[in-house]
Amino acid sequence: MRSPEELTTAFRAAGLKVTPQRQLLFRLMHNNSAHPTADSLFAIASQQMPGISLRTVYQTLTDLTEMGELQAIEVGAGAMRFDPNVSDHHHAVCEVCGAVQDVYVSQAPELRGLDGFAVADAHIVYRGRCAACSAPAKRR
Amino acid sequence: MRSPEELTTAFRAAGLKVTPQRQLLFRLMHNNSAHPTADSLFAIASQQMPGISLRTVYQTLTDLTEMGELQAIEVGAGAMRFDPNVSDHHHAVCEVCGAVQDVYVSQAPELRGLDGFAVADAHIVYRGRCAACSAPAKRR
DNA sequence: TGCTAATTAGCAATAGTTGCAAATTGGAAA
DNA sequence: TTTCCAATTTGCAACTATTGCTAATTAGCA
Repeated sequence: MRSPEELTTAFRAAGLKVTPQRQLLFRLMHNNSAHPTADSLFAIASQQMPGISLRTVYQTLTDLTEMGELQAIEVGAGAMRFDPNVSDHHHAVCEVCGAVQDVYVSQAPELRGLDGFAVADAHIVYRGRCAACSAPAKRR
Repeated sequence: MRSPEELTTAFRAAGLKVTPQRQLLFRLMHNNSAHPTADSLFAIASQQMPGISLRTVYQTLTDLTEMGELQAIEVGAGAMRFDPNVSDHHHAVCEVCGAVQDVYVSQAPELRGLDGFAVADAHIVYRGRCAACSAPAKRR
């Protein structure tokens, strides 16, 4: 996803308005590697802008996704996650703490059973235990 | 997933009852490669057993999944799909008609970014256009 | 045949998300 | 700088997929 400044320009150029709500969300998502859900982002946004509506958060995330600035990912654990990293990558979901991290996959594997199916996109979800949750219990 | 007969034996052995509802669902899921949702299966089951409840369909699918007889898959298109094929495979989802088909992937690719993450399971969802939907429009 | 734990059906409740309409506002044009 | 209108925000209702709860029913062992 581009910087808040670039997005401001891009939105205006597209005839879209740059509201304070959108600016806040641009900032909150920029370089955000937490893969937040709409709801968790709403919680954070609410601290900085009390009164912002969850509906607006959904709306803006959807807009950004349609513009290709965000990737919406479904990790099979409830809510949709939003990722400002739109490069070609995949995700690992910790079954203990729910954290999501980016995974880069090199060579594409060989497929059987496609049978005429034209693949446009592939997304891999790895499930397991993240480093923190695998570590021996420490001070908490 | 095992045959309806084997499941009948297995259920009784586990102290579970074999009801007409369950027998019907055993039959409907056996060798079913349509990857149905709970709801679509409910629609089919209802024709053969009017009055069967959607709740029972969910319950039985969940039970079978927990017993390892079915695989529950999330293809990011609304509802959960159920698959009696529990071998190690992946799925291709047609973005036109929504059909889901099995895909077998050979060698596991090389991963970067795992960073201590212990992978327990990987599932790939391919999106694209199935053979039927790629074909030139024919008689319909 | 009787008994009892397992199951079913039906409905309420939940989570996540979207549709809708009224009120508000960004920002181009005058 | 002011005006104006389409874009946006809010708040709430509605919706989809799924699960929780409970009374009534039933499979299947004794």
